[in-house]
Amino acid sequence: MLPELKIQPLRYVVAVVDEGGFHAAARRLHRSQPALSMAIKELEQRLGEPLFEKAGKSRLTPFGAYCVPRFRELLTQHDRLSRDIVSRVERRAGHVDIAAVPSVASRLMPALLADFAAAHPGLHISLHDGNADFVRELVSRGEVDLALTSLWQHDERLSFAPLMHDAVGVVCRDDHRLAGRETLNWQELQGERLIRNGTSRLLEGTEAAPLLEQSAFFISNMISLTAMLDAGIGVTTLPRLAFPEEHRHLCFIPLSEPRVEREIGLLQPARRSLSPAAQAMAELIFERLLKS
Amino acid sequence: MLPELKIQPLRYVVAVVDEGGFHAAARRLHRSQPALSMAIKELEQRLGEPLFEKAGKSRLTPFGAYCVPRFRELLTQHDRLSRDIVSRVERRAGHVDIAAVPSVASRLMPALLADFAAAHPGLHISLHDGNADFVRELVSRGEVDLALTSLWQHDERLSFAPLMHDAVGVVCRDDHRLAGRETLNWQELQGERLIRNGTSRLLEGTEAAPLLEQSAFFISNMISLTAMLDAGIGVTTLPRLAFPEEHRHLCFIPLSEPRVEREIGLLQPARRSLSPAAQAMAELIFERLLKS
DNA sequence: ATAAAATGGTAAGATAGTCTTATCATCAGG
DNA sequence: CCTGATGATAAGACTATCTTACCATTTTAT
Repeated sequence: MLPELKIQPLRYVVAVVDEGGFHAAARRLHRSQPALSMAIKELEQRLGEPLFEKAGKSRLTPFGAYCVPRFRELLTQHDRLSRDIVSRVERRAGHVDIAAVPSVASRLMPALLADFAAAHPGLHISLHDGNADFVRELVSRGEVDLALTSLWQHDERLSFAPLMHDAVGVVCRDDHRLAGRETLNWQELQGERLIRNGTSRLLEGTEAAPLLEQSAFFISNMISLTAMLDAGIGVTTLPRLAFPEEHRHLCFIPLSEPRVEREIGLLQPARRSLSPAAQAMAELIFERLLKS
Repeated sequence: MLPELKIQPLRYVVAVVDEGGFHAAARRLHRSQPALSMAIKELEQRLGEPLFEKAGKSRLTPFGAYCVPRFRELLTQHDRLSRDIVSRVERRAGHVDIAAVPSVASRLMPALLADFAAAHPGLHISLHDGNADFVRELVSRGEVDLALTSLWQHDERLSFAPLMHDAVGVVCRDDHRLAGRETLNWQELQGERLIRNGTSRLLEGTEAAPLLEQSAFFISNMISLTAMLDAGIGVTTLPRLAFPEEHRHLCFIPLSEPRVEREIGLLQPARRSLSPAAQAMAELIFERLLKS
């Protein structure tokens, strides 16, 4: 029905007009002159109307004069599209949505994002944080390209690449009787007032599980939790990364018996590939965090 | 440098997305399924990034999801251009600038324009009129595609196609002594007060040239001229077409000795082709006026 | 559970498109 | 008149694109 215009012959026509001749245009396009002659002739009979006068040298017909500006327009749009796509592929443009649990978001992401921004100045990043369940939701709903989190249950539709282990320990005030200990056995905590938090379920299914029974409080908010600890109301367990190192009066003692760890890794939708920008982020994450 | 995107593979990609599969798309495009597979694979490695997930059936990658709307956009623009150009070639759009001497403009053009408008409802027409010299100028300056006029001197840069002969005759009031005569010999006009007008130079170089000597008036404006004739101030010579047939008191007597004619024809720039719309007009003009 | 049908990918060969080299006809300027 | 431009043409090499035939995998239906 309507003729299919190929990009290249349009480029030839425009080049002939700009350079003022077939020879000059051919030189600029690194083609032979007959290549242009033939391609343009083919285009002309596809359109059913000549673009150049047969007499005179490469002067446009009125019809050609009508067409050339439109050809230019289409070429411009083509080139813009081509450039846009290439810049995506080359990671000079695009954006990444990434999610992380709060501990990772505050302890690991700042350095990662700084490195990423330096390596890919054109890429935009959005960082979402929330607890592990929320993060998992973001990933499985596709609202996020990637996540740094720990995975609770295996999900066929998500793929998880472990990156590091994060040991759980006891957190207490620095004047607590246990403060200063190198390691702790879970039994030494019996009788302590344990404040549970979002990460406490890491103890489930371990020898230390009975501790959860003796706990009267559950606090999900980190600020509230540290305030409680600061006030000496009790102790809690936290993975190392989640421990607020900068807090003046709190200390962290790793649990040695049993050793409890969470596994931090990169979570992404399985059987779906990443955008080039997200791929760049994933590569950076592996490069920085997989050394352990 | 930047990759050349061919239109067709983009169309394939969009069709696969729209039809939800390679087979369905191939069916719609009247191609075999491997044709799409290969073309799209080629496009993907030209871009350096897959558009479709290799697993799963024809699901887009995030990169593909980025590209497809832009592909659609370019295809839309391509198709619009293609349609525009075809409608020009097929004379469903465009415009013609045409010039004519006043006699032609008023006597021939109305019917021509009506026929043209009926045959090509999409084409716009501008009609310019003026004396033969002005019309020639419009054509040679390219301000007009075509002209219906008579040509005084040959010009290498203009091409003139004769269409009809327009006999010169004497115009006088219907109570004039010569009124009612079938033909006239120039000598019968001796002693008459001759009013010259823009067409009087047709007599130059003919036997009747001496008449020009006995003429005291020159009037270029047709309205003024007819008013003078109407007032019985004198007689004039005019080509038949320029004679105001509708005037109640004027009559036209052809000159038979000598026969003097002007040649009306189609004037256009030589060695320049016409726009499709102008070509359509030229064709109509030949069809309607070349019968004589 | 197994057979049937549909998915897309791959290979080989035919066809069509596009390029290059070599050559030609025409025209402008010295 | 000749030289050096112009663009057009012809023949052949090369490349792109399509089709047929086939494969592996997944989905659907029995």
